[in-house]
Amino acid sequence: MKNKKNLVIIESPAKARSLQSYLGDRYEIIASYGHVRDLPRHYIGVDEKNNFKPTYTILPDKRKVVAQLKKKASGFSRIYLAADPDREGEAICWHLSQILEEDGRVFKRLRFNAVTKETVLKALKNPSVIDMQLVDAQQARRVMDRLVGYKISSYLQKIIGRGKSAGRVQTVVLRIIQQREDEINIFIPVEHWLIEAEFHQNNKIIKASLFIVDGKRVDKPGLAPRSSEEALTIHGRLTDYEGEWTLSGIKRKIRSVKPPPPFITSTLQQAASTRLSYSPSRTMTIAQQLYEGISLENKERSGLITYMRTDSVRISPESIKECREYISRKYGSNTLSESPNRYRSSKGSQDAHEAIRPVSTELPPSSVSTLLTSPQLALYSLIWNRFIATQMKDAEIEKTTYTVTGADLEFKCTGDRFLSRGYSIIDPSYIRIEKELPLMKKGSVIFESATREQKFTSPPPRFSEARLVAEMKKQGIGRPSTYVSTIKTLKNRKYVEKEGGLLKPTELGTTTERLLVRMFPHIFEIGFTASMEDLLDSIANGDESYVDVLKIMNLPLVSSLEKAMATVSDVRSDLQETTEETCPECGSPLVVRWGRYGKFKACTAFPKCKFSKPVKEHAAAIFEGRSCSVCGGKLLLNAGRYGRYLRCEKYPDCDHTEPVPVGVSCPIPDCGGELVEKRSRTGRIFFSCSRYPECKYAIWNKPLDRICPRCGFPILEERKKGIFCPSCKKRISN
DNA sequence: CAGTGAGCGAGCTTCCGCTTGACTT
Repeated sequence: MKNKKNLVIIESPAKARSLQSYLGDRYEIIASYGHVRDLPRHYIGVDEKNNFKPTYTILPDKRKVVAQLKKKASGFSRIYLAADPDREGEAICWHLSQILEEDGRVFKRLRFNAVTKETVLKALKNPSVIDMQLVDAQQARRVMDRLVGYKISSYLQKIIGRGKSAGRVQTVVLRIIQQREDEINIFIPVEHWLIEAEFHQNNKIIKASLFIVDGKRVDKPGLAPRSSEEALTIHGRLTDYEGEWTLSGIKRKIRSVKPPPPFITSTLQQAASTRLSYSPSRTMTIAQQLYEGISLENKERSGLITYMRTDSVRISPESIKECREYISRKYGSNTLSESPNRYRSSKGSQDAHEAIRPVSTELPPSSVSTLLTSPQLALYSLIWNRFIATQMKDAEIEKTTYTVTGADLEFKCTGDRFLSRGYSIIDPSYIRIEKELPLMKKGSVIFESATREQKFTSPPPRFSEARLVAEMKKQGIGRPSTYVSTIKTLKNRKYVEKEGGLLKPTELGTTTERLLVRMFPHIFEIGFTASMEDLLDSIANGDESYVDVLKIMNLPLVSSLEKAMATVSDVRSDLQETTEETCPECGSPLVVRWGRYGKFKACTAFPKCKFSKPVKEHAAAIFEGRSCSVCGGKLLLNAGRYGRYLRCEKYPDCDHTEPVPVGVSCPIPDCGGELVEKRSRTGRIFFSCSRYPECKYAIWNKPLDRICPRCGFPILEERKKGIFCPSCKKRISN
């Protein structure tokens, strides 16, 4: 048994399964589940005075894995390390070799950036060694993140409070969100007027928009008429015009549209967000399930997609070939792109994995539809279509522009027409085109009517989570495996919150961002990561050493930290919000402090005096026409976590609460209950009987205080249906 | 479609990047 087999260690258990199927019984494959060793959590673990020597400990939740690795490794004098072929993967291999080091044992490095039988066997034929330069680049990255993260976080905690954090990635992302918020706040809407006119020729009508007035272009907000008067003048000019209108120009232009590249983590998250309304986090969970695979009818387990945390658009040559064969079979070879479309990864991509694509064209979505949940199927179809489209022909679109002139004005209208649908036959929503124009000839046209419409320019929108991830990718900040967790951290720290599905900074977030950018301008520059990456590359290619690079990068940190620490008490008092109030218990002044749940007022004599109270008084309104059923006191309307509710004014002496009544009795005959306001788990308000659970009557729409003339049911108002009766479905005219 | 909720809080935790399950924020 011993030494007969070869031992291979790989990061992911799903990849371990694939490898096992390629390599057979002679190989034992075991997964490390990512990193197994890291800097200690409770202290900084870097000796700055001793060449930035790091201290490593086994990650607490990997103790079991490590114990298992050690057990499995015993008896093997040669171990293959097959973590991902990138910086982090190299470091994982090195850490593994450190943990498993033994007399006479050798470690061989396997590198393959697509898990196919061919690539794996090829890697096994040419085993390599651990690249210590690459490992050092990773260590420098890790150590710098630790120094920045822990030192600046503890500075921040001296000023803002417990648990707050800063870091190379999270703070820059916070900054991006804040910058957008600043743009929105300083935005001044510009009024402009859109003037459109309809013209016809031989019963064909076009709607054209004003383009040139007296030789000047007016087709942009900054150039268009700015006031109602101005618009009215022009409008009058064209309605009063009695001369000839001419279709003076017809321009046709053909453009071809290439299929988009296959998905990477950020683009998948974005597409799933816009097309399926999935959050990036949900997308990743579902993608993980597709990656781990499903059991097919023949009981074989098969992964459906390649690895979902990737920043590379590369597709393996075999897969391109398979895809093209599939397209020829299914859609005909005339739909194939002339030559195979190969995609190259953007700069800064680690390229350890391929793009996100279906593992095999043998498993189209239709063939697995019964084995997948509907979100799984939806996401798989999205990935499938995008991949198939990459090897199809470009779409060809002809854009037509008509120019209509008269009264020293020029109007233009445009329309599109598909010459060839190309890859968009896979999914028509890939390309949105303008409506096709009716066929017209140069020459006279007849003015029909004109409209003028007031418009305002709008500020750029806040970021959705998926849009923010796209921005992080664009700026090279964060990695595919951390996009989701970075945003989660910002939410956990209460730096940002969601409003209508979009991210906005909280007051605390704004304060923190301003402070950090002021005190650590170089570290939290958007380009800091990019220059760090350059330095890390120079370690990887041997031009620089680990120590020298850390010395360079540590310099701005040390100097700004020194300045920051010297001003802690000043900054604290600057940021300290004072109040006019004094403590009712000891007479000391009260100040505003930040706590776990936001602001509160606290006594300055803390910790001697522990008095505190909320910033906002509970200025609840009295709910008229009803009193507490327990003590007879008045009822106050409150906003709680689960929506509005009523609470007795005598709280805390009387702790009676009840839901808010609508003022309509329950329509169920002889029930005797009344309808009250409730809120579902998803936060949506609905209305149900107060006698729940005995009476289960519930409706989504607010009942009106009116009864159906036909059946006596309370009637509802719905946005689309108008006023109607839910019982007999009778529509009631106002 | 759902039976709850004002209560606390501040001076030792925090970073980024790899991986999946174990969990009751």
